[in-house]
Amino acid sequence: MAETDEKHGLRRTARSLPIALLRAREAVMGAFREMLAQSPVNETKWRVLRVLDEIGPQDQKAVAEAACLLLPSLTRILHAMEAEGYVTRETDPADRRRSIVRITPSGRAVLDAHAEDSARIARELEARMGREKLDALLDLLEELQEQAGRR
Amino acid sequence: MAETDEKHGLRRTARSLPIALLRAREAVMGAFREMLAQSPVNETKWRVLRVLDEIGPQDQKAVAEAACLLLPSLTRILHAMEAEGYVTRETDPADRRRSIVRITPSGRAVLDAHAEDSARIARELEARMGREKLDALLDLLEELQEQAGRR
DNA sequence: TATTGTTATACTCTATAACTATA
DNA sequence: TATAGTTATAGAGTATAACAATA
Repeated sequence: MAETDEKHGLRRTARSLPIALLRAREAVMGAFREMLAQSPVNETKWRVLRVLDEIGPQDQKAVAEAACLLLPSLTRILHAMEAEGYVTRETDPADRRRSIVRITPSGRAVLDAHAEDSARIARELEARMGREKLDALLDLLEELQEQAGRR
Repeated sequence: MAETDEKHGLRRTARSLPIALLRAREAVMGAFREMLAQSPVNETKWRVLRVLDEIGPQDQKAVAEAACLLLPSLTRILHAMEAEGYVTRETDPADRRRSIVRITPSGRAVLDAHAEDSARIARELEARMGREKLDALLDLLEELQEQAGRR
């Protein structure tokens, strides 16, 4: 058994997806945290801004899913981000239960302000790993998310 | 620019490593959380047990790093796990600042009790993604961790 | 002086349930 | 009845600093 040890048939932790994904993320986040320390938003708010910028105005359920957050967490965060001027919210006229969230120019400015840092971090990693491997990794992560997500 | 949009040169969120790694992990954790709900330990304690089982008795700094935890968090968790009987701690006679943590038979039993579930989850994912892709992904994650980690 | 681990503190997110408003 | 979002609450981890013991 190539991927298991003899004790219980468990994989090496480096071959355990939950642990491998966590370790990889922690390693990558080092550089990002330095960048975010220079910005007015934390990691979670950054993710919300990135998602809103990408998918456009959306109801909160969609934002929560894309940003990997629970709705109660998102509610709290959006209240803060609305007060900070980074997002607006308005009731969906077509379904008044829904609240549509939108990034503001000020929110976009936060992303803009760190676009170069962000690109530099990506370039540095590319210089170490190679573009092909990074692309392959991102492809596999997308596929994993899709395959593991629908169960 | 193939990997960037026109607004700020930021990558699509699916091509952002921090976000892609988080989404992939959340998707994978679904099945693991069901398994852990049947066990007496939470996700973090499971990780600590897995690490201790793999690397053997180690000081807390090494455990913290392998389990992606801060030392203050580990201190609290180990106190609980010691009280629950899953680990023991003893001062390192060679360097009395260090405290060596060891998994107990009872801790190993927790791992044993879910080895089959764990294997089944891995098999299901393998059936969807294919063994080769999963192996390639794990290889890339290990390399990413190494390359991004030393900066 | 530097390192290992502990304690304390403030903050943030998770997880769940109960609730409101709308469909 | 079901869904979107809010509120409340308990629990757990993050992050940092100050501290004790040991090297």
